[in-house]
Amino acid sequence: MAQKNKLDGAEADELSAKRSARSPEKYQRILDAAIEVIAERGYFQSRVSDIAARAGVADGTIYLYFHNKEEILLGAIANAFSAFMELAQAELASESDPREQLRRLALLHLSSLGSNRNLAMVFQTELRQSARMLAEFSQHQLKQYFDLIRSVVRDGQRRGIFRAEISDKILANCFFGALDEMVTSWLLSDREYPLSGASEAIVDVILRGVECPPRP
Amino acid sequence: MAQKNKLDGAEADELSAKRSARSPEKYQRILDAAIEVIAERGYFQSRVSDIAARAGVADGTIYLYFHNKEEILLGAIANAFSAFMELAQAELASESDPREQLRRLALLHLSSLGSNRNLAMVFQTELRQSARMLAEFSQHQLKQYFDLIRSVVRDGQRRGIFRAEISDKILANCFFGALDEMVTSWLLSDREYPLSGASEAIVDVILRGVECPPRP
Amino acid sequence: MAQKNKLDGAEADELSAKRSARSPEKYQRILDAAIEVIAERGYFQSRVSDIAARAGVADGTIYLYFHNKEEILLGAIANAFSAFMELAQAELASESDPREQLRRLALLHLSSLGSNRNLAMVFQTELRQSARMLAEFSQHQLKQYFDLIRSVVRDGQRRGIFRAEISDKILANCFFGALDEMVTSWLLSDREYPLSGASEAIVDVILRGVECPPRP
Amino acid sequence: MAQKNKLDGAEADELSAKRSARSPEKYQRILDAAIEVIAERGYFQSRVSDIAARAGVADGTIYLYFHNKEEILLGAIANAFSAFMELAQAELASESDPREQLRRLALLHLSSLGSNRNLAMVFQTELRQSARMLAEFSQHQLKQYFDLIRSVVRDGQRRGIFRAEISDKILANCFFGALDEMVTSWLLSDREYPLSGASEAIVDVILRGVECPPRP
DNA sequence: AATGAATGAGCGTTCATTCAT
DNA sequence: AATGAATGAACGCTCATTCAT
Repeated sequence: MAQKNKLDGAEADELSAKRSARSPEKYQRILDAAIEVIAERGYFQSRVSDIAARAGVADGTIYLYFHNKEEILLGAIANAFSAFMELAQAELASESDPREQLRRLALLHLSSLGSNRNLAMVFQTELRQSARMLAEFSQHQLKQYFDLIRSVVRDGQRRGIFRAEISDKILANCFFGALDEMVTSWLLSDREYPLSGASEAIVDVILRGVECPPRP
Repeated sequence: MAQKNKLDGAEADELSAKRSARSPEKYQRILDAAIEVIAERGYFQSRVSDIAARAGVADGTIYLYFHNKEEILLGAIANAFSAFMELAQAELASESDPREQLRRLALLHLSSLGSNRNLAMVFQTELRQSARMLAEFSQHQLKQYFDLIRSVVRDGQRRGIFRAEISDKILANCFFGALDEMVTSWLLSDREYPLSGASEAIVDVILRGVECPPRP
Repeated sequence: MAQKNKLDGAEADELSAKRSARSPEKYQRILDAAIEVIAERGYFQSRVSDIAARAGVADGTIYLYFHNKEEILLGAIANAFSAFMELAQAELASESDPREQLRRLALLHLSSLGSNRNLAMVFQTELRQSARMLAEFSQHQLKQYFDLIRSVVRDGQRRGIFRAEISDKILANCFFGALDEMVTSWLLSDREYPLSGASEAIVDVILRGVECPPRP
Repeated sequence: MAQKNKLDGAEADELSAKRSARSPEKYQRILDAAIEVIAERGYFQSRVSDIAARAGVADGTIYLYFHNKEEILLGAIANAFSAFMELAQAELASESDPREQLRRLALLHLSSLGSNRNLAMVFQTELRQSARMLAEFSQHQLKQYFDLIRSVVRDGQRRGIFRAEISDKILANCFFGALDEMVTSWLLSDREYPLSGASEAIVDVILRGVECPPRP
C-alpha cells in the first residue's frame, strides 16, 4: 500500500552494492542497451522490455540493477557522461594555453559524439528532456561540462587572452552553443559527413570572436 | 502505437475543411492550451484530456480538430513557429545591412522566446524531441529559420562583409547555436534574468568571429 | 513523478459525484460482480479483469467508478453491509422485547447470509481480511453491527431480563460468535442444509445462557 | 496459478525424506518465520523472500523444504495446530467431567492464542482464507478440534449433563463460536487486555445455555 | 457540433520459482 | 546442502481514441 518514490539512503546503497556484487558486466550491458534503444526511440517510447531484449536479459533482471525505468535513463546518461568528462578533463590537463584548450575541447566534443551516433542522440535530445524532468540530476551533469568551459574562458580572460568585457558565461555559451548546434544539425542530417571536420572552422570563428583583438 | 502518420488526401482535406468550417477560435484555443500544457509537462507526459480541460472543451472535441495527439503537437508548434517566422521575415525586410540584420534577428530571437517561457520550453525541448518523431515536419520548420539566417550570411559573404572562406552553414550555425544555447540555459536556470539582455554581447562575439577582419 | 496514494477530499468527491452522474446501474453491476468474483476466488486472487468481465464492462471502465482494486472490495463490502444493517435496524424497531429482538436478529443474520452464499463468503472471509488490511474502515462496519447487538443486550440488562453481572461485550460476543461460526461452518460444508434452520436452537442456547435464571 | 496442488506419492515422499534428512532445525526455523511474517502481512502479501530472510536462509533454500509458497502456509499452520491439539487432548485426558473439560478447553483456547498474537492472527484470518484455498486440508485440521469439542458435548449429553434435545453440533458450535469471536475481537482491538480473562465469563454463559436446567 | 462515458491495447513492475555454482 | 542471480508470466492501471447521445 505504502509506496516510496524516493529511496532512502539504505536502500539506494543496497542496490548500488548489489550492482557490483552481481555482474558488473551485465550492468554495463544494460546501460549500453539502454543508450541504443533510447537513441532509437526516445526515452518515453522505449519499453523496458526492449532494453532487456537488447541487453540479452530477462525483463525482471533489469530490476536487479535499477529501481525503475527512469533510473535506467539516468544511469545510462551518467555513465556515458562521466566517461566523456574524464576525457575532457584529461585533455585540458595536458595543455595550458586557453586557446589551445578550447581547440582541443571542441575536437573532443565533436569527435566523441561524431563517432557515436547513439550517444550523440541521447545527449542532444534525452539529456535536455531529462534536464527538465529531473532538474537536479542531469542539470548537474551538463553544468559540470559547461563549468569546465567557463573555467578555461575565465583563465583566458585573466591572462589577457580573451576579452574580459564580456561575461565568461556568455563567451562559454557561444562556444558550447556553436558545438552543440553543430551536433544537432549533424544528427538530423541524413548524409553522414564527418562531424569533427567542422571543428577547425568553428573554433576559428569562435576564437576570433572571443579573443582580444590584436593590438595594432 | 502503430498509427498512420500519413493522411491520405481525402482525409486531410476533410479535416482541413472541418477546421475552418467549425470554430477557428476553438481551434486556436486548443493550440494555445497545448503549448501551455506541453510546456509544463512535456509532450509524452501531457494527456489529451489535460489539453482539452485547459482549452475548456470536451476530450472528444479535440478529435474534431486533430486526428491524434501527435498532430496537436505538430499543429501547436507550426502555429507558433509561423508567427515567429513572419516576424523574422518582416525584420529582415526593413533592413539591408547583413550585420544589422543579424543583430535584429538575435534580438527578435531572444526577446520572442524570452517573453514567452512556455513557447521557449516547447521550442527548446519538444521541437528537438519531435525532430526525431516527426523528422520531416519539424526539420522542415526549423530548417526554414536556419535557411533564413544562412541567406543573410551568404549575402554578407557576397558583399565582402563576412568571411567567405568559411562555409555559410558553419557561420550560421555558430550564430544560431549561440542564441539557442542561451535560451536553453536561461530556461533551465531558476533566476529569471531578462533573456534579451544577452543579445548585444552575443551578437558582438559572433559578429567579430564572422566578419572579415578590418583591413589595416 | 509525484504520486499520491491518499486522495485529497476534492478528488474523492469528484469520483463520488461521477458515480451518480454516470451510470448508477453500472456502478451497482460492478459491485455485484465484485461480490461474486471475490466470493469465488478471494480478494487477492480475483483479477480486476475478472470483475470487469463479470460485470460486462471493459477493464478500464472499472476505474471510472473506483480508484483501485482495493476500493472495489471496500465498496462491495460497504454496499452489502449497509443493506444488511438497514434490515437489522428495521427488525429491531418493530419489536421491543430484548429476547425477541435477539431472536429476530439471529434469524435475519442466518437467513440473510443463508440465502446468499456469495455474500456470506465475503463476510466470513474477506471482511476479516480487510479488517486487518484496512483496520479503520471495515472494523468500523463490523463494529456497527456488534454495537447494535450490544445495545440490545444492555437494554435487556437494564430491564432485568439479561444477566447484569457479565459484561455486555461478552454476552454480545457469545451471541454473535455462535451465529458467526454457524455461518462459517455452513459455508465450508458441502451439503447445503438450510442455514436458518439452526436459528431457533442457537437462540435457545444463547438466551438461556444470557437470561437471568427464573426465580424459584 | 495453475500449480499442482496434489503431490504424487513419489514426490511427496522424496520431500518428506529430504526434510528429515536435512536440517530439521532449519525446517522449524522456516515455519516459525512463516508464522511471523504471515501474521504481520497476511499470506498473499507475504513474500517468500520475506520468510527466507526472517528465517535467515536464502530464498532458494525454502524450496528444499517446501514445494511452493502454499505449502509453507500449510506447514506452518499444521505445525502450530498440532502442537495446540496435543495440549488440548492432554487437557481432556486428565479430567472426566464434561463441564470441567469445557472449562479447561476454553482456558487453553484463550490462553494459547492470547499469549501468541502471531499465532492467533494466523488462525483467525489465514486459516479461514485457506479454508477456501486448501479446503480439504485446513478444514480437516479445524474439524479435528471441532470434533474434540463435539465429543465432549456428546459425552455430556450421554451422561445427562448437557441438553440432549439440541444437536451436539450446534452446542459445540456455540461454545467454539463464542471463544473464536472473542479471539477475533481481541486481535482487532488495540488495547491488549488479557484475552484469557474472559474465559470464566464465556464458559459461564455457554455452560448455562448448554446444561440441562436443574430439576426443581 | 459537442460531449464525455466507455473502451481495451499496452506497459512497468513484482515475485514465485529455478538452476548454475 | 545452500545460495541468490536470473527468469518471465502475470496483473493493475493509464490514456488515446471512439461513438452513442
